[in-house]
Amino acid sequence: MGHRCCGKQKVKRGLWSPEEDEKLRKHITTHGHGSWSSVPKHAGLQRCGKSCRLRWINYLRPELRRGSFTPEEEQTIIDVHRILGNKWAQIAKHLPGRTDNEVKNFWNSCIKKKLMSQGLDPKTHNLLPKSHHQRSASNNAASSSQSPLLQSHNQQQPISVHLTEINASPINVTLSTDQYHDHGQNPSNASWTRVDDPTFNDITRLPHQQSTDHSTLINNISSSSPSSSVNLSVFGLLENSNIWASGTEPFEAPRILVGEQSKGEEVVLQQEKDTLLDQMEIKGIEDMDHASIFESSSVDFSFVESTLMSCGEISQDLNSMCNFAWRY
DNA sequence: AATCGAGGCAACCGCAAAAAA
DNA sequence: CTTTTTTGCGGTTGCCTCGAT
Repeated sequence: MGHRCCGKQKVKRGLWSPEEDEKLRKHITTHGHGSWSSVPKHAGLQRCGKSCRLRWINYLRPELRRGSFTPEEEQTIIDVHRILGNKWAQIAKHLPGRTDNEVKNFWNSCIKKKLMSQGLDPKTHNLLPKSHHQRSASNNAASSSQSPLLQSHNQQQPISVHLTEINASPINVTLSTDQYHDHGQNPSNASWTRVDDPTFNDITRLPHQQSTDHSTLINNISSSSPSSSVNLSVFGLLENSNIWASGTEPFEAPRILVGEQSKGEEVVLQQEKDTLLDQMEIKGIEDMDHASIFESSSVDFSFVESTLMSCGEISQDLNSMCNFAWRY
């Protein structure tokens, strides 16, 4: 039977034998892989090129680190996943010697369950609806090992966090959540902005500065044409999160870009910005009293909060995260 | 000792992006 | 510029192991 990916007859499938491993290892260490599609022929393997590539990347590469994940690695995965979502390859780049497949498997078999048992949605890292986490909280009543995220939610501690993206143009996001008015719900006085970015024009004030004017912030975002230079990538922190104002449906925020951006990513980012702007228009946000949106606490910033929770942990544990530096 | 089910992990599949022709 | 090929990724599947019954 032919193989779907390469159409070749008589390719072997399933687990690799030690002999096959040895052939592949020998071939690649002496000749390199070149074009993967030609590797099986040159290495004398009855496998498809794709299978060879996968075997090399996930198992034979000499720099691979085997064995179970350390608590530090686990924390790194959780923290980066909170920002990037299911970008396993990106996450794996922060864990030297680990593969995307390994990270994905570890997430699906272990971390996911752990988060859920702590009342957290593994997709968004937000608290699950009360019915969920009350149930799981009672399940864990005897457990003292609450996640930093859940602890932060429960303790309602004020947060002030800076995030700097090093490789790309510097970003400095400041969050200040001075008051919480609703347990586990919305921080009522959350505000944010982006600094150190010349394209950010009028909204580069730090939120805790006296002159901060939320209406200026929202006004700049909503009134900018898609082609303007206002940089909305700060919203990228909120991947897979939803933003909503009272009376409106949630809409999806665009993604953060980590490290160097390719042109393709820039296009995607621009599209996401456009979409965001469109959605704000569709929902009539530009016609609302922008200041009142913020002052009435009707904007849910819990997504920001959850995204950047437990940054104390991050600053300790993300030594391998070359793209980020976290600080208080 | 045999069976069953859950969990972990390696490998496969399909798709999309990137590169080459 | 278009088409084809290659590469890379994320989701999913299926096999193997191990513990419980």
